[in-house]
Amino acid sequence: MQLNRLVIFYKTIGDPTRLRIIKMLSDGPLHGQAIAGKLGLTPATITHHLKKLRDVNAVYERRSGNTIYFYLNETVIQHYAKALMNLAEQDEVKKDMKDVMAERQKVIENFFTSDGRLKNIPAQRKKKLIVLEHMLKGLQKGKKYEEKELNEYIKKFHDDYATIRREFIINNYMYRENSIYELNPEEMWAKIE
Amino acid sequence: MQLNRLVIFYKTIGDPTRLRIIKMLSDGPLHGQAIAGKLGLTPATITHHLKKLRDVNAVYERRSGNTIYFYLNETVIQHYAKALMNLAEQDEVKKDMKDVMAERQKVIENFFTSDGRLKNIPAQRKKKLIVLEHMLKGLQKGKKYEEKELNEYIKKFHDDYATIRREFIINNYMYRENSIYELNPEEMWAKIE
DNA sequence: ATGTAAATTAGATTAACATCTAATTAGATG
DNA sequence: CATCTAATTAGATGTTAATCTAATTTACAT
Repeated sequence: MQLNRLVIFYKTIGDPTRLRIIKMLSDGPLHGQAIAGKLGLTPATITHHLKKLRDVNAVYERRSGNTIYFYLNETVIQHYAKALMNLAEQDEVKKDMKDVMAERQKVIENFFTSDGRLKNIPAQRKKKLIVLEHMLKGLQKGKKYEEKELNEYIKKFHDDYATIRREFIINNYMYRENSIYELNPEEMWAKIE
Repeated sequence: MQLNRLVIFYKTIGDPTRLRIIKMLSDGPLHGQAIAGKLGLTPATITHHLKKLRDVNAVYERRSGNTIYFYLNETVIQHYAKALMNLAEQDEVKKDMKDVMAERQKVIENFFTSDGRLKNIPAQRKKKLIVLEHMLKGLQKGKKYEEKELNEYIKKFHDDYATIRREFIINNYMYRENSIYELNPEEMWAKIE
């Protein structure tokens, strides 16, 4: 269901008169004059609202003698109610993702100072990888780094650049060829767990 | 839940910009500028819409550093979606009632002419009771009828007033004392099935 | 065919509201 | 305390739409 249909439906429903009509029709069909009478409005006004309700298939009509009875189309309304539920529902994958991101954030806050320096290298592998990946974010994909240049970059985070540079290689985040360093594509990285 | 809350909620939802915001937030929280950027609108406009979404509790916010992240409140939305379903749902009792009334109507159309005369007395008990009750509608509760007066009334429907008058008594719709007739209270009437 | 009761349409009025620009506030961070 | 960024408020503008009255159409009933 495209968004626009939902908008039109809920805009239609989001009106006191029309919602009252829906409620009344859920007790059984009524003809126009009866609706006008109960709501204290003109038949013309009722026609106006019924047109909108018909436009979104919320009601249908059936003639009996000289007067037209309007029926509520329950099915259609259930349908739109479900569509709204689905729209607001974030699937499980996304929920998991949110948890993961929250955990990473906490680790990063624990191991980096407020000005962005690494306090120390975590002993726990999982946390260590999070910290390493955080530092890697400042490097460009595809760019080739001289060893000296890479050291300078790492020193912004921590003095022991040698250890950290080694960790980058060990964990497959980067590869080295003739003392030239480059980021590996993400699908080659060390995975947590 | 009173109708007015529903109206306000659906009116809020029934706007293209706000529905798009909801959809975006269902992928995870965002801050105001991000929303404005993605929708190509001014931050002021986003504030306007977020205010309305907050008014109905569709979103809540959490500050992180200098920027405020807006979260979708899934629960509330599910809640209103269900309220809509309930509103449109006519309960089983009413549905049964409708069926019963439709059946009675059919019987009456079959056994009475268009000018309201009884063609003949149904043989089937169920249908006979429906027909009798239809004729009883013209009598007043609590009023005492002379036998002659009652006969005249019945003759408007059918010439064989004697049989019909007897049926009124047999089926407990009326009682007789010294040739004076009166309607019984409805809870004493013959019941179908 | 003609009349009648209900429904619809047309047009006018008024209120609500989505959006913008410009000015202001709130809060974090140095 | 000073500054910066994000969010909000204020006010203006144009559009949408809810409602009415009056005129017209529809289609059943006589």
